[in-house]
Amino acid sequence: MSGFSEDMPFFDEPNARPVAPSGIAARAMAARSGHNKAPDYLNGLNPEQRLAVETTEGPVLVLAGAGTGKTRVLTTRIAHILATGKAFPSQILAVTFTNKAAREMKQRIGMLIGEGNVEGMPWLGTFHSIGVKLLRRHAELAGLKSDFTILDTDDVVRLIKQLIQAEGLDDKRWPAKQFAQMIDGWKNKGLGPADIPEGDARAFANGKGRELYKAYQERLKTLNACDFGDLLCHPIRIFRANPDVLKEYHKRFKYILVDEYQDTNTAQYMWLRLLAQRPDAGRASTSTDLRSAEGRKPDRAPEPLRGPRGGPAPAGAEQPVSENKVNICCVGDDDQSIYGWRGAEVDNILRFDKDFPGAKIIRLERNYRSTAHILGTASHLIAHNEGRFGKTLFTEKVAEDDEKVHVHAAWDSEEEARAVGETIEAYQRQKHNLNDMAILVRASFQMREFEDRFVTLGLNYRVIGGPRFYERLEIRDALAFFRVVAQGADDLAFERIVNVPKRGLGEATIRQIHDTARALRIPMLEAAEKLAESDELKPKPRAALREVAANFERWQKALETTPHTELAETILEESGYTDMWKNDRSAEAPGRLENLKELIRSMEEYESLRSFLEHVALVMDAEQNAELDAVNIMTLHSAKGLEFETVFLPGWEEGLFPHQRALDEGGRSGLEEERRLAYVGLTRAKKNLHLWFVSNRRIHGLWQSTIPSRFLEELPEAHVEVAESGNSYGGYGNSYGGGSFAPGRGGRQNPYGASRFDNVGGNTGGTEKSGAFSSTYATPGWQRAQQNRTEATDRNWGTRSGHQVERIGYGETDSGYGAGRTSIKGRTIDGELVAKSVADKPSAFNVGDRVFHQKFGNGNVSAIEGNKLTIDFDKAGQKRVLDGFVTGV
DNA sequence: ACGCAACATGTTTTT
DNA sequence: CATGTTGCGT
Repeated sequence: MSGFSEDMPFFDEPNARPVAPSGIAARAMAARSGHNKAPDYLNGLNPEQRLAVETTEGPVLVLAGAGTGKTRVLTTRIAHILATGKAFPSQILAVTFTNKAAREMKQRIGMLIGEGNVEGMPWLGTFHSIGVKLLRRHAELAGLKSDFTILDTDDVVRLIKQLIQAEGLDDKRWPAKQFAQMIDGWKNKGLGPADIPEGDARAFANGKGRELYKAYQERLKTLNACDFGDLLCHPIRIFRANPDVLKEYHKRFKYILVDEYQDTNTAQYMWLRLLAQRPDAGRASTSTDLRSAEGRKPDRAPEPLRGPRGGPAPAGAEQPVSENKVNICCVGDDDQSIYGWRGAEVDNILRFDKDFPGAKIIRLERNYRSTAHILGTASHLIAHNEGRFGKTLFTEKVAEDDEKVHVHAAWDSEEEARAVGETIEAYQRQKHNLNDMAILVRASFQMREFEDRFVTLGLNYRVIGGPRFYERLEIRDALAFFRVVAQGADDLAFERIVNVPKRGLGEATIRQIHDTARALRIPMLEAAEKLAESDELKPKPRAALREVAANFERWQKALETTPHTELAETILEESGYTDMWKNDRSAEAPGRLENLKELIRSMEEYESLRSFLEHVALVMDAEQNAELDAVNIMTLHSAKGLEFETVFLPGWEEGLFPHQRALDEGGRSGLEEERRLAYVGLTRAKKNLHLWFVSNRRIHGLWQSTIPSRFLEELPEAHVEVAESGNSYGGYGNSYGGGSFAPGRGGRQNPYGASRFDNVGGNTGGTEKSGAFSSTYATPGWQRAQQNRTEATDRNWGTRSGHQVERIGYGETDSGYGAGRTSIKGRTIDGELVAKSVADKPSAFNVGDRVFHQKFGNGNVSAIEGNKLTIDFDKAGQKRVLDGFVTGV
């Protein structure tokens, strides 16, 4: 294939002097000549890290526990390979899962070897972005053109829905969404329509599952489109069917590095195996079944390889690169595998040494992040899992005044939020930054209560991982316009916006376009043009279609002459799309317009419409605003890889965490994954860690009494302190009248007290001594704490009026969003809350002022207390709102 | 073609 | 409970 010429090196001998950029060359020489002096970048690595960096040849698995410098090893290793002239940047394949990780790696390598040289690493990226690159080069081998479109889940679902209907099936009985997930699951396993198990095929659409899958793939081909799964599966198929192509990549990639290996799914595994395989290295299996049927888990962890104490471990560092050796280095942590539910196979990492015979396994166990109490707690918990390599994290910094891990109890989730809020404020008074604190929840519905609470407190917060910018309605609409302009054959995009804004083109007309397109085997846009010229349509739709067709023709022409940002603006203007929102009187319309502007602005960073669209398809993450000091709220899943000084982990109750569904569907392995998730949560904390459980939680609108998570019992007594939480509740008791639990719903009273204890202590029946709980529960202090709480909370109940707070930021899908939208680098961030802490400052508004609120629209201020305004909204009625959320009109 | 009311449906998320 | 989706009525 000719695709290589531009960045293929001119030599293949590994020991030839690289004609690399001067910076690297200079370092390379230094690294070579000065055997006694280690190059700068190796300084500061501990022996294990250094071993992981310098063991460049052969297969290596780096088991990097939480906070042990995983990214540092990965980046330094790349720098080392480059600096010692073992490979050119273009000969290193480095894969990550997320764009964020890829970006971070690029940046950190840049810091090591100089910014300019990272540009030369074309094969550092996510599995998917590298997949796209491969596929664009060899598209024809997959029956595509190299300008194929990448469909997102929304497009996929709409397409499948059409297919289901075309099959004459009831699309309610067989939801497209579900089938999309099934296809995704198959593709995660690398299964094509022919490979799926009979049972799976029968399970959907009256046994038509396989046909439907096949029809879907064919439809993609005719659309010249790909879904996310194809970005992995097509390259796999291409490699298998074209050994010559694969061989070229074998020659090219001298070093392969994989981040977060524990998260790889089967398809990614197969992809890696194909690229890592060398004709006579290991077994040369090319069959579909690269893996043994049922993963044999290593029941005993292989002996750790420890580098010589203190000294450098130049294992193989100066050995010549062997053509047949697989220089693959996978970095991961089996204990942090939390994506099994979306197809990740922990077995991939557990089986590494069998897949790559002679693999070296290097453990990083020296933790630089957390206190000994936190590490001790996390390690003790995760030790309850079977089927793991087994690592023991340790730290050298042990300070006397380190606090133990705190466990708190609360009556219900509202009290939990209140107590967490108070603790945060207490930390704040001790001059802790809000940015250094995080609340990590199991499920996103838990966020709401915290947000509510923080809004009333005037505490800044930011929600990480809310609805994404590119998933918003208006953004997707705009992108659909651009897609059709860039690629007239993008039928899905075309269908999305033919009738946007409303042009009187109903279902019937669209169907007709569709049929014509299929009959003539032409894109819908062309079909629309043809129909507009014929007289098969009634005058009204005909005129509308003619206009649409003329518009696109004009825009497509302008594509060559007009700068893309300008063109984008023109498109949105001329199509009437911006006007549509300008005329929309709803509260969220202004925000949508603002987002559209944001979109145009963000396009400036790309050189063409085409390249912009490609990035949009793959790079769906938004950067957060670090400027604002705010508490971070996110799910445990999205916290992986992050760290915070202070971490709050609410909701440690059976059914929520571990989640009931994980238990029901995943059984024992489901429980273990939940436990790993708990482990991830615990290990995010550097200094302070607070766990919470409540005894009553509202689930699906019903109050349920809950019991503490079994994970709490798995914590080591020595490192955990059950809070005597009197202080958390002080000051509340008086403001609430008496009342009974669960207003309006009698019965379920479960006064927090003896029964609760029995439940917790009794389960493990006193025989079990390992848990912090079984014994701590019996302490007088705990009993007293319970007593206090019961009284306080019993009084709390019933009169929970008072706060009438709105919720802003998260969870509004693509309708409105909060006033707090801020943006950086052309990205919009949601949940970037701007409830300013102006607690005691008088409001800038006066009674009677006309104000605007992003969510509630316009209204008049009717009362002011401090920074809290009571506003009579024209539409939404009377609400109490913090003044930071409204603007004067 | 649009708007409202009844209905279902409630983990975790990337690309 | 609360939200998103669908279905029916106009």
